[in-house]
Amino acid sequence: MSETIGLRERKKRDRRRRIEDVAIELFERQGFDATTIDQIATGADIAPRTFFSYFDSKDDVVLADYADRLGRIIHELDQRPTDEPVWSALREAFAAVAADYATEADRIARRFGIMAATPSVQARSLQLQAGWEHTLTVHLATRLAAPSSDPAPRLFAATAVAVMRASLQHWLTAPRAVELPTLVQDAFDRLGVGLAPQ
Amino acid sequence: MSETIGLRERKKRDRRRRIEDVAIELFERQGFDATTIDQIATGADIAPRTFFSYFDSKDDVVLADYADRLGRIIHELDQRPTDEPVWSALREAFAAVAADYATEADRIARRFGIMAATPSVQARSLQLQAGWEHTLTVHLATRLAAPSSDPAPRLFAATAVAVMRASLQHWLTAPRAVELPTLVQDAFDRLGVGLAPQ
DNA sequence: ACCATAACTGCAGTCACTGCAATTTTGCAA
DNA sequence: TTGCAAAATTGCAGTGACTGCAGTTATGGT
Repeated sequence: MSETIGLRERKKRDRRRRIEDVAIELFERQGFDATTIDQIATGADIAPRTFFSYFDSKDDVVLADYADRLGRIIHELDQRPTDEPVWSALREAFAAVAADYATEADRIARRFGIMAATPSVQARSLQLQAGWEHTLTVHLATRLAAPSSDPAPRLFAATAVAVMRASLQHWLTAPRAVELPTLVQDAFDRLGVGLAPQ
Repeated sequence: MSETIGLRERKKRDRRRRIEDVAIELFERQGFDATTIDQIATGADIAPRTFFSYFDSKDDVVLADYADRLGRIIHELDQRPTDEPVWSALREAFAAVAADYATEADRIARRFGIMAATPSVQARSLQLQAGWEHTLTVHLATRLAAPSSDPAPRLFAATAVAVMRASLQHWLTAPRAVELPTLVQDAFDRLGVGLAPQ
């Protein structure tokens, strides 16, 4: 009973993954723009129309897990004691996500490669990160009990996301000598040294 | 001779502005998505096909001046003495741009309103800012004489752009009691206090 | 007035994405 | 097993951004 996820659920999830795999494969082989929805549909053995009941857009296939990442950040943030300085809490929350990334380095690298080569996907990625930023801002405003006139929550949220993105980029681009979580933590330290406790 | 800009040039510039004005007007009145290229073309008295020789996309009409902004940032940065700490130089460069924004508050606010209401424009905006970030990164790497293994240039560039964006957003959203340049400078100070001189 | 060049335009085509209505599949209950 | 309501899949017709190309028009210096 309780362990039965439901056939429907499972089938849908499998199909989603199938579409994703086929699409990523095609994107890498022939380029994102040169790949049509029809091709993906054919490869995944579905009708073209059905594609859009699994993904909102072609872009979103590449960025399928962004929502989960945000969930993880918020979750990690909630784990941190409320009397911990914000910057420190953010540092650890993002370090945790960085650790996630590190375990799926290959998967990440493939998506990143497509993203780097495709302006529209890059744009969509940044937009989703802006979504993170907004959610984070609201979350921090509550945590800091800050009035809406206080720019601090927005500033911390924007900076944290930027630090994460820059670190990830560096990690994927440069010969990666340092571990990603370390890179992220160092970056947070470098910017946050002088910050007031709250 | 030297003062003659050329009729061709002037005419092209006027027309560009005309298209821009018509488009923004329509976007505000009926929404971005509900406005078609045909409508803009009709309003600006050009053929629909011609629109695309002035702007690469519908999105770009709203963000027409992003290239200039970047130019300004780089220019201001070059003005700063080379022995000035990077963070301080960035602070002043972005404060200068902030001052520009402040003098065109109305124009900025209109574009921002359209952007906030239109995901695709927001995405494009972020993408252009990522372009700033990249140019800035290269610039800072030179200035700091940093090896490509050093994450610092990327980190500073990403953070600076994020700070600017967060400040602008705050300024436009909250009842603006504080001047934008001040807001920007304070934000830079808040993050940079502990940074090493170079 | 002439001409090389740049700008404009029309046309046909591609493709992502959408709403709608019909059809099929699924899981549960009788 | 069978029936049925809900959910998923599909086909179809349409919209609209954007592109390449080829023909036409306007421009500015000679």
